[in-house]
Amino acid sequence: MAIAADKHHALRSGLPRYQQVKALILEQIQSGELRANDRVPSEQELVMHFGVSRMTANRALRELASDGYLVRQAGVGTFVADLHGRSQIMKVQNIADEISRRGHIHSADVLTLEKIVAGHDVAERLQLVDEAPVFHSVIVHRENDQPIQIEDRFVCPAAAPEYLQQDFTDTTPNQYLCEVAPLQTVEHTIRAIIPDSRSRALLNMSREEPGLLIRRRTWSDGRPVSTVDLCHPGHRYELTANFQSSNED
Amino acid sequence: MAIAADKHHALRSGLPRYQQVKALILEQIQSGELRANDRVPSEQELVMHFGVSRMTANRALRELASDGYLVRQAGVGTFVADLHGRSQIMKVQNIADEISRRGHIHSADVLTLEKIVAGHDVAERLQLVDEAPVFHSVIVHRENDQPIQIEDRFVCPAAAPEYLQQDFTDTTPNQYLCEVAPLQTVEHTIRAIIPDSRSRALLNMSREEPGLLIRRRTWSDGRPVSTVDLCHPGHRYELTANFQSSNED
DNA sequence: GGTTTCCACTTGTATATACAACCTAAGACA
DNA sequence: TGTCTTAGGTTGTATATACAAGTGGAAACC
Repeated sequence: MAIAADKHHALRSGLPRYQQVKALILEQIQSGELRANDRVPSEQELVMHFGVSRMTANRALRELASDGYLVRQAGVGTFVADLHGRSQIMKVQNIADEISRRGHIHSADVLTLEKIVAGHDVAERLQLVDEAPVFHSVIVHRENDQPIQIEDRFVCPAAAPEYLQQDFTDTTPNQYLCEVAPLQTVEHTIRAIIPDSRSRALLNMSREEPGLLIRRRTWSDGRPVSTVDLCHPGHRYELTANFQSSNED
Repeated sequence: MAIAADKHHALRSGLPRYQQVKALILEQIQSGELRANDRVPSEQELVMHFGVSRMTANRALRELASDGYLVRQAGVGTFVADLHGRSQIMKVQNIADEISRRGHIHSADVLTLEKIVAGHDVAERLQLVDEAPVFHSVIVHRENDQPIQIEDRFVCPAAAPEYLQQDFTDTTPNQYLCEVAPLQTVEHTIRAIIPDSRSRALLNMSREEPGLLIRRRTWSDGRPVSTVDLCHPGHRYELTANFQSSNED
């Protein structure tokens, strides 16, 4: 084997190497070091730089392109994609911001803040093994003293070790998690449900009123950080999502 | 090279082989030959069957999994993902496409197709004057003969003059409108509701089941084209939205 | 100068090989 | 019977290698 020319950034973590390469490039994009239409190192350069094989470098770049971060052109090179006009579906992720944007007053009660072992369902959502320890919080958010959301959240301890020490009447878990684990990917699932009696009581809902449940999962560095069920009274809450159509399809 | 044991499905087209393998598997899913949770041939079996290398088979399966069609588990195998009742709000806007992508059969009944005068509410949503003429259609969409959506739509006549002459059991209004008025902007509003008794009957819903209502407005050339209420049974339908956060905000 | 040819670099694909990690089931053993 | 070990199949990753195809510029040629 030839002696590697340049291994300043030798890869060490336990993660697969192609993922480490992906993460490093993504970091440069998200930090602004690499900007739209900038050229990204070629596969061969990554081979030299990180001491990986070309196939590994190829996989990293190919997947980043498939995720929409990069644009590749045979014979030319790889470039940072211009994410201009990317659909900002559900831009609002912080209930406190949303409420204050409407000129109302946000308040919150922390009902639960604990460490528990993950059940099968939660473990799967966070890609942990069954019965792994997770942090769990239940918070009721109010808008002008009227309850508007129950936030039932599970957090992967590795991503936010200090989670249990926070005061969530002051900053929301969302705010805190965004600080400690810059989020990369968000998945939303929206359902209409019949709330159980406890939720109904907490939200001051009548027996007939349906609930709008948003289940959100967030990732950072390719690892799940948190999964949360946001339960809203159907009559007092709605979701809007605007976006421009790009050229797909 | 060893003689291939079984090349009945030898790959011939000019497309890359991994894409041909992907296409063949996808076809089996969408035709219903492979159903949710069915086992998909292992990489080794694909190697035998198609005479490709394991890396090529791996790439085909890996990409299909990354697209959400398959679920893979090390040590166990590869299985068809259960996409039942899932909608990807950003990409898919056509219920017929969405259903066929799940390998199911779409059918539709046109309950109403008429010209009426716009009430105040509809006129406002389409930015027309009160009592302006508008086209109105009500269509029930079914997935494998089970009703899954009531589409209650109002169309601005200027944008689609031939709307009333279309056969919407064949092509959906969405398809037709996309052809005649390339859409620029889409706005979604999502609510949980209690369906009225007619909707409940049409969707085969029980008295307790909530409904998920998506109200969509589309614009073309800066003018509203259409507004539609899509009503779904809460127990059989959910919405998912995935996106990457870029570096804004 | 203008044209063509050719070379270097890039991405895209395909293969053979190797090892690790994971899961299941059959068999060995107590 | 119950528990442990083992073997075989599965996916996940990593590498070295090879060739094809696209691009752009440099060099050769007219």
